[in-house]
Amino acid sequence: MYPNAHCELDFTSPLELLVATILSAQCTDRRVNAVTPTLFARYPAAADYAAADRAELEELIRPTGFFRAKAGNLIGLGQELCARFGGEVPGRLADLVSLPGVGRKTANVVLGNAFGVPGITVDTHFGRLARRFGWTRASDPVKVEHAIGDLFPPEDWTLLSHRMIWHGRRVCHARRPACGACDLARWCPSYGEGPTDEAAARKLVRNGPFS
DNA sequence: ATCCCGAGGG
DNA sequence: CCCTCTGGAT
Repeated sequence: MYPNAHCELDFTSPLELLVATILSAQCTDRRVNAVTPTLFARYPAAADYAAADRAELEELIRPTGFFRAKAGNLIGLGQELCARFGGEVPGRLADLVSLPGVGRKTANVVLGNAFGVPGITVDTHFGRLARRFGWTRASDPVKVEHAIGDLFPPEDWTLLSHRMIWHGRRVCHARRPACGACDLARWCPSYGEGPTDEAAARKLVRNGPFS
């Protein structure tokens, strides 16, 4: 299932992916991709964000929501990248997380999709599905990440993240999950009166299309 | 726990 | 009109 699941943000470099991912918070990828062509042309390098006019930057990213906070983060991001990393995007989790507007989820997206480092991207979708599948009961994203790390080998992490997110977006919605159209329903502990035990969760790992 | 914030769907 | 959308910082 979802053999070609991939990052749906448009980007051609680690910096572009990092910026796009920051903008994608509480916002659809479609709206991010609508503003990034102009944004990337206007600010090709980290130094360009560092020197950006605040009002102009805010106007460019306005449709993505939270535009004041995001603009401030992007300017701070450019400044930090220039001051501490020679204008380049670092490829280590601890460095990425130290940047303005970059949390663990965003850092893992960049690691997995721009640096080829296995990363489990626990966003709102991944966390919700992991709990519905019985893979964990934790709500803390870091605990979810560790639980999934024990269930799947590192080489599966990045693709698994994309598949979980695709499935969450298209079928296993937060409010009204489309269980009737879900290929995983027969294995899902949360479907109908189905089993809610741990064995059912393990079957989803072994036999489910996510394995 | 709360705020940031616009856009589209039910 | 209410809800949600690939979060992060305070």
